[in-house]
Amino acid sequence: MNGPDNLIEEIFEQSDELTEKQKKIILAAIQSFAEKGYASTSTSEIAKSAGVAEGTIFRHYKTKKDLLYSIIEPMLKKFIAPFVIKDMEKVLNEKHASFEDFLRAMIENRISFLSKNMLLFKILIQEIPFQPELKALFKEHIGTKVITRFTQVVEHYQEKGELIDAPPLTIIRLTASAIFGYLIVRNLLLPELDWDDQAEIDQTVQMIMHGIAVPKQA
Amino acid sequence: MNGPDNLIEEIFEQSDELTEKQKKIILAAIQSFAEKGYASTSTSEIAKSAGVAEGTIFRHYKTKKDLLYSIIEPMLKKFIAPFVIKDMEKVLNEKHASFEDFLRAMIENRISFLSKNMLLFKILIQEIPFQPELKALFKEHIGTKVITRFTQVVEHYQEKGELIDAPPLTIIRLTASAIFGYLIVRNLLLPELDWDDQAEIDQTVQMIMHGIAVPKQA
Amino acid sequence: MNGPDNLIEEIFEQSDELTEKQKKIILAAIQSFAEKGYASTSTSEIAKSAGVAEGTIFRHYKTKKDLLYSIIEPMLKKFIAPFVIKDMEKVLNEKHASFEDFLRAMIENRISFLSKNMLLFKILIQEIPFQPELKALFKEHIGTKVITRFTQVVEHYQEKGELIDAPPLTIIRLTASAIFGYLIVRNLLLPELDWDDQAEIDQTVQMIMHGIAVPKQA
Amino acid sequence: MNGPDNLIEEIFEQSDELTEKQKKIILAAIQSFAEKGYASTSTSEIAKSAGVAEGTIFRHYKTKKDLLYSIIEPMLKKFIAPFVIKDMEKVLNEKHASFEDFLRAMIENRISFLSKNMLLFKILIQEIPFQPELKALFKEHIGTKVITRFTQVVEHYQEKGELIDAPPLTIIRLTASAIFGYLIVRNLLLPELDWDDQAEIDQTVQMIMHGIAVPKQA
DNA sequence: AATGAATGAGTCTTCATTCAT
DNA sequence: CATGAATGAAGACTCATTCAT
Repeated sequence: MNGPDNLIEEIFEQSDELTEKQKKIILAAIQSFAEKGYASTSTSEIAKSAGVAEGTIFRHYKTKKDLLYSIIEPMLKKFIAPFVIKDMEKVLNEKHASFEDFLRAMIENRISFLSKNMLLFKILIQEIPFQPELKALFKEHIGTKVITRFTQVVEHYQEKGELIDAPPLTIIRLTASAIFGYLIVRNLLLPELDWDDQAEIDQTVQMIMHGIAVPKQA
Repeated sequence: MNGPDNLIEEIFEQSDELTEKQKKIILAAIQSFAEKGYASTSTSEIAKSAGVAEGTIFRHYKTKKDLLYSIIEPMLKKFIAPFVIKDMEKVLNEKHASFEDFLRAMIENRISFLSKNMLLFKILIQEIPFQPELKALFKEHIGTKVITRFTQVVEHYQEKGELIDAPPLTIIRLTASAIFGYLIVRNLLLPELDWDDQAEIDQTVQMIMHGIAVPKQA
Repeated sequence: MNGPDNLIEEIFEQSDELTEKQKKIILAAIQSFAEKGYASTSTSEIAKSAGVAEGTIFRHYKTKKDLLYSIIEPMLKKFIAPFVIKDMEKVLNEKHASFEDFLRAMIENRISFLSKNMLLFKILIQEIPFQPELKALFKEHIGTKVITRFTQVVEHYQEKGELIDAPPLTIIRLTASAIFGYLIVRNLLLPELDWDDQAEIDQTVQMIMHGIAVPKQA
Repeated sequence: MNGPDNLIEEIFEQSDELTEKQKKIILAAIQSFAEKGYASTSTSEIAKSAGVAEGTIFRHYKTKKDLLYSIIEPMLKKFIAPFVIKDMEKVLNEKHASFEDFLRAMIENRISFLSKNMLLFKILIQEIPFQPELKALFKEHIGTKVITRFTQVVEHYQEKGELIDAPPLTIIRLTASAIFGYLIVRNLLLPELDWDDQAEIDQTVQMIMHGIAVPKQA
């Protein structure tokens, strides 16, 4: 849960073979895909704003879709990476005394990650519904790996008596909704507002844990 | 909060002037837009699956975008209608003894509405990011009217001591996230699962109100 | 073995549904394909010389290859039609006293046909080696139907003692070579020479029958 | 009428300056041109199947067409070489007692040559109609030199009373048709059949000389 | 109102060719 | 000599839109 969180830079560093032009293409593609959507972005437009010839794009990516995937796949994989750590369970016991600690760590980590890669995140959620291959990839990774792992965590804290006895999937859903809801509102719907991120995260964790109702006095 | 919840039918009934062909066009467009996205759907495809000539579409809608808007605008307006009732406040006092009652009523009503109009909902959330006019419409209606109204409601129950003292917008965000999160997971991400809707809604309301943590013993 | 020998006209008459533009497209395509070859002819070029928009071509023919086939298939079918007459054998007995009569009739008929459709014939023989579907069509029609029928004819005259006792396929090959050789030299290789067609055909028949050697004196 | 009949090898031996890569390029080009046609073969494809970089092709051949010509020209020249021997006439007198002897020698020699260079032959006959320069080259060599020479030969044997009194060009046409017809049927149209080449050649010579009709009894 | 042929700008992609390394 | 990234013109094909019928 560390390292250079900025995915684009990371992709660039990882692949040393990337031409300067290739980097420009990727940057331009990310910008345009996020702004107007994959289908409404033309390759000629990408080429122009990347400052390369249109043919250059197709030298590096066989098809326009290949270009999209080369952008989204690392995003997807990197996003779920932390959840796939083999011994997540143990890590939990040692590191996080309570579910709340775990939740807070998780949220801060993933929110930081997504905030730094908002354009990629936007492309990802916009295109998943329309790209069967992406959908499959998403389902496989999120559906099997992440949810399985998370279910274990939830059950672990349920056994410890910290969490209510609701179906884990429902708990996960609410938690995830709160997180993604925050990200989407904060970055995509109302980015122009002044946000006190730390306060919002605190509030969000607080509400996930204890709801919005004033607790009944004993 | 009543009437024929199915928007498409309603649109058809409302506008008596709609030709039989026009209805077919709308149905075909909704189907295709939801399935492949607005940008990836061609008018010729819509015409074919509607069983009309290409020209017929443009007789009724000046442009392809007009067709999209003619579908989405009623959706958007209908969705927010309940929130804009002038005397919502009074209605509240009389009808809903507690915020939880209000919340449950609201959720059931809107979930029922969206579930019955899932295709339209999907088109709406997919296209809003890319259609500036839609975005403006959305911000104006949701941003000003709905949030304003909802803020009043939240403040009302905060004054009654039922809700915690967090910023209303944050409370609204969490509540909305939980609802939309449920809808999206249930209808778009994992529609193939067996869902006990009533149980899920109960759980969701319960968690919004009291969180997922086991309450501390007094 | 009669009727309007000009295939293009016939195609036009047969298909009453052909638009005026569609006819222009076909004529332009034939011209260009024959002149520069299928692969070296661009659709934009066809469009231009047909005086239509490029899109118009694709309204009528899904692909460029479809356009090619729509031109070549009738040609191929029409060319072999006379050989597939069911009762060719009977026809022979009645009409043609000798193989030489038959041969002369056949040659004059087919040479007349091909001469009138030289462009189509040129396209046909140029494209067959490169279009697997055409090759298959050709092999099926020529290979099975025409050769089978012709073999019967040859054997018939061999039994009558008119033809030498060589393998029918070899006899057919020499005969066909002489005919196509004449056509190709006369129309494609040396069209600028002055040709006395009737004399050439007479000579050709004469040589097919008796060779080029001076017969040995008895 | 001697030497290593395989043209490709000969080209390689003759030009000692040919790089190993260059040889691979030529071989790959021949293969692809014969298979899919010149216009439908891309230089990148040739480069790939030759195992060289695209640039390498253009280091040796200024243009794609240059590559084609570098392949076809030797073919054309080599093919007609035997006919251009200055004192062909004398050679004839001495070597060939009869036209039939001459014909048989000629056929066996040229058939052997073309069979060994079938791919080149195929490229030659496919491209001649579309490459004006080739066409000119062909006409000049075949049209003037070969036909002129051959006409002399035919007239020589006509004077000796061995050949009928038809126009030499017609006799040449029939003879050439029979030869090329055999080559095309045997190698390009029906290569999958079992061919007894010697028998076929014998038959062909026989038919050229005496036709297919049973000679009338004296 | 409905049609569908026609359009031509625009799409993704391929290609022959160049040139710095 | 050889490479392969880069080019941009051209290719086949699609599309939203128009208009005469």
